[in-house]
Amino acid sequence: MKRKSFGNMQCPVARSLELVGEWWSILILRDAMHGLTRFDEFEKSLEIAPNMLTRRLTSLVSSGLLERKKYQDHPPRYEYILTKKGKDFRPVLVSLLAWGNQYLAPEGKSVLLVDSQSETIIDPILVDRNSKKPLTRISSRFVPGPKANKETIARINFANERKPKKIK
Amino acid sequence: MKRKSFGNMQCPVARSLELVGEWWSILILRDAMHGLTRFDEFEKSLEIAPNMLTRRLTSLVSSGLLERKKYQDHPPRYEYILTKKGKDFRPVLVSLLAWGNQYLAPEGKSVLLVDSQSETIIDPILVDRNSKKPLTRISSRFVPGPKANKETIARINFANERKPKKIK
DNA sequence: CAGTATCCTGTCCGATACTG
DNA sequence: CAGTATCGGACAGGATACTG
Repeated sequence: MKRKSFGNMQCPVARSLELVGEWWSILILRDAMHGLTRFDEFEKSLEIAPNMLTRRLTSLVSSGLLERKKYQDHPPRYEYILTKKGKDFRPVLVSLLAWGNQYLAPEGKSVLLVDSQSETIIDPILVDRNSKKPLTRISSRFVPGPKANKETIARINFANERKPKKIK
Repeated sequence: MKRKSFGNMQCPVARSLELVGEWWSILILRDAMHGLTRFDEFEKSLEIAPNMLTRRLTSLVSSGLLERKKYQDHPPRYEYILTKKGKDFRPVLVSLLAWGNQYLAPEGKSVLLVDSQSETIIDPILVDRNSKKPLTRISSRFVPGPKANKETIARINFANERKPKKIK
């Protein structure tokens, strides 16, 4: 009976977790971002049991994050390619990376991001696409969207000191 | 024997997942970002069983993402406050939110981010803090950091078409 | 209100063996 | 090489009862 609904499943965060909430899923995506495509590449990189790998790959394919493509006919061989949906998951991984580097790498960093042109280290932050203003907890806040139900509205308005506004 | 090491635990992404890899942990953090602090607030908002809530809160406290503070003496009452480490997790949630809004909300968005001053909707993207250049898969890439071990290097260099460079 | 204490179930995950 | 099949354990998560 596990994980049937998780409360208010309207929340996009909860829905995202529905697809990638398992450990291996995220790590597989990470490796896919790094360019891995084939079963044994994932298997070696992750040291994951093959049955688990099959299950996670299958679930990622059916969630539309990976695509299974035949790259050879005899014998039939498949590779797992990131879809656009999968590629667009990158900011989540980058944010997770940045956070991990900041708080969970006391001995020094093992993975970094660099700018491909200048070869300088990148320090990733979130900004608004249009205004380019950095997103902080002061400058930005969550609000109920047009399709928010009352549970969502209730939860979010807590943060905003009870200004029950919907954004159209 | 579950989840003891997960392969190469050097990876900051894997380490992050070690702390927040469970469903409820992320959703609790989401609610904490919204301003919830007390046991029953989380309980109602998430519709989570109280024992699970206790377990997840305890684990988040021991991971240093939440702090348990007494806010009343008789009877003793505690609230759960985001630490800096916890607050700094926000970009991950925002990225997850943005991705979920883009791909998992066909009927319309239920949660949005707005700029507190202009009240306009924010479209969050990742940029480099210094250059302000947006991070794409073309403009940026992962590289092994100074403390990368050989597994990490091997995995990452796959993406970079085998240019084995460490960034000092 | 803010949890703790039990008990139960599902499944994530691991280990191993096997196949075309 | 690229998986499938089978088995078992640990634990996330659920339901319910109870306490100061």
